[in-house]
Amino acid sequence: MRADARENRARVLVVARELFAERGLEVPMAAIARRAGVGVATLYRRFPTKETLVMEAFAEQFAVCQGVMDDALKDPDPWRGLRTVIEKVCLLQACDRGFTAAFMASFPDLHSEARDRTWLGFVALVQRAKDSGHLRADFSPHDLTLVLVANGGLSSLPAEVAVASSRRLVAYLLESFRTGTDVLPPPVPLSLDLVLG
Amino acid sequence: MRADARENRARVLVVARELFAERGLEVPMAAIARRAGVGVATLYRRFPTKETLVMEAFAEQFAVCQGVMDDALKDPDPWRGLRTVIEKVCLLQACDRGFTAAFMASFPDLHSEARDRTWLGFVALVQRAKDSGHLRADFSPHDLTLVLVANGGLSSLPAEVAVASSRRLVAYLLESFRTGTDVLPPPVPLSLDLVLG
DNA sequence: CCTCAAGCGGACGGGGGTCTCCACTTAGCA
DNA sequence: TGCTAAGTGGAGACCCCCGTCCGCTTGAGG
Repeated sequence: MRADARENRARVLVVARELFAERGLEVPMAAIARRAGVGVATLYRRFPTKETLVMEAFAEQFAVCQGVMDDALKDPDPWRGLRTVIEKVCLLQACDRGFTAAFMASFPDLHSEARDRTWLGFVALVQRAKDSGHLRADFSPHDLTLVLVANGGLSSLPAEVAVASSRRLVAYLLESFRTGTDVLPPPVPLSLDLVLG
Repeated sequence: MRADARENRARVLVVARELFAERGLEVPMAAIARRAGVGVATLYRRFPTKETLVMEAFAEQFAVCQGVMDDALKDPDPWRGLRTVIEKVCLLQACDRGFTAAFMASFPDLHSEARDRTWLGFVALVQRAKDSGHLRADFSPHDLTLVLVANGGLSSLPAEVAVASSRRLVAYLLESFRTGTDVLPPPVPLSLDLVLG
């Protein structure tokens, strides 16, 4: 690949990340091209479809996500691990308007084996947190999805407000997860696949 | 107005409510017209813009909303009033995919005097609930908006799942509102106007 | 039954989105 | 420096949306 082409490709990715974070995935390809100082054709030569660009742009954050989960699984204090997963992923969602949408969209594509492994890990983490006595007994692993979808709703807010709101929402929820004593409505087997209809 | 015209108008409204509830406001006008068995022109003659149709279709639910708030303000038990407001409005949101969007969109248009009066009433309700000892002291009236926006995120789910999820989310949150003892991140002055940018 | 205004629906204009085609430019090597 | 393949950008094909125009249809009063 020629040097100028490589440079253009990199600039497109940077700009795409910026715009997706600011305005969400519905930002037009033409806007990305313009801000990157290239033509649309250049953009489409490097990324055959918009979806390709989105996935490439968010690959890094998906990896961060995976890392957060892995760290949590290794944490000797399962409650702290659980708390941290929720806090960090929700913060990612709140900071980046496109992240939630990209995450949902990519979900069916993610290699299902890795997905299942992560999920089973999380289920185990939940069980350990319950055994440790810090997590309410009627917490369901599906509540993670519930939190993610609800927190995703905040991404329609302006960035700073979204972050502050998310922090407060998560704090409320974690407190409920920890100290719960009342009877809750039953958990919902809430897979992210459902979001797509 | 001729009899057939009146009938068509009514059928359009019914169909519009159905489709908005199922698929959200982004359902095309042509789809509504088709399902109502009329042409687009007919639809536009009765409702000059899509926004008009949306407002007309949701007018009833807005009235319900206002009624819920009024009832809550009259409830002698302020904590029950507060709980009920949150539960009922969140249920409305979860049942109807278009409701949240219509509510947000209509917000700037609603006669601001009525809006402010309702808001001040809610602030008073919050204070009374705190005084009664059932609501945590650091609850902010802005947290109502936080709950609405977060719960609105669930409307991307299929209807039945959304309702069950919303119920559980609200239960978690209400429990936190009631029994709170920990220090929360500061409340965010979160007006619905912010959603629009 | 006849009339005609009210009502109707499909074709169309305008705008904005994704993605393609093609004539021109330029990096990089001999 | 000259050649060439890789790279480029803008015009435009195609699609979907909102909203309008206009010739045809029909309800309902005399």
